Amino acid sequence: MTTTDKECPMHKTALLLSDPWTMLLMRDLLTGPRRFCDLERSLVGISTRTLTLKLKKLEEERMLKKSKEGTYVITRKGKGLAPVERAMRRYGEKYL
Amino acid sequence: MTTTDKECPMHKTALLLSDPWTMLLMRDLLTGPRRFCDLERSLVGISTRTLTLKLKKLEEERMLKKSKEGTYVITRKGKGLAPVERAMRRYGEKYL
DNA sequence: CGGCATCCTACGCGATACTG
DNA sequence: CAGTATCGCGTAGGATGCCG
Repeated sequence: MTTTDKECPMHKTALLLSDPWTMLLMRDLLTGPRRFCDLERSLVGISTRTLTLKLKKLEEERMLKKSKEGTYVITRKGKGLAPVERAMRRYGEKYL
Repeated sequence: MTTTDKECPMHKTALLLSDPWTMLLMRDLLTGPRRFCDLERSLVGISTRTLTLKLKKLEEERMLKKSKEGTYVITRKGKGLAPVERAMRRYGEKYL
């Protein structure tokens, strides 16, 4: 029997990634630090408002942090998403 | 340089999973066929409306199909999500 | 049981304009 | 460059009621 309550690890991860931008943003940061304008350019179509909000939320969740130089850097917790990123990319390549 | 256009596999997968319910629903079906009311019970909090819409959308995308007996069965394309499901679950267990 | 139809609200997000 | 502020809209999704 599966669970969907808030304690379920799948549920929590699903909530974390339940918007189109978060994973795309984290994917970018997995390749290295980025400035605001870098992200704005690679995340084609995102508004400054949304980018600001996502960065703030992910910073609060300690998935990333802002460096002294003003770039956004992924944390250990954020790096943990690498296997998810890989699995999603492979799925897309194979089935979509 | 990363891409965010519609041809990017990551982008397509991210869009597919960009709501809280889809992955939870697919996770359930990965363990076996389910009836409407089974899903309704395990996906705590989902409305019949949303469940109906998600099922319809995922059926159109051929992630699942409805069997003669009325149960929902995952397709090969849907089964391909298993590695993503595993990665997400492990991430939740480890970091969330 | 397995839905479909309606209604209504919340909010995610883009567009735009402005500031340090 | 790196945001913040405001507005306005589309739509995802819950609540409810009805039906074969």
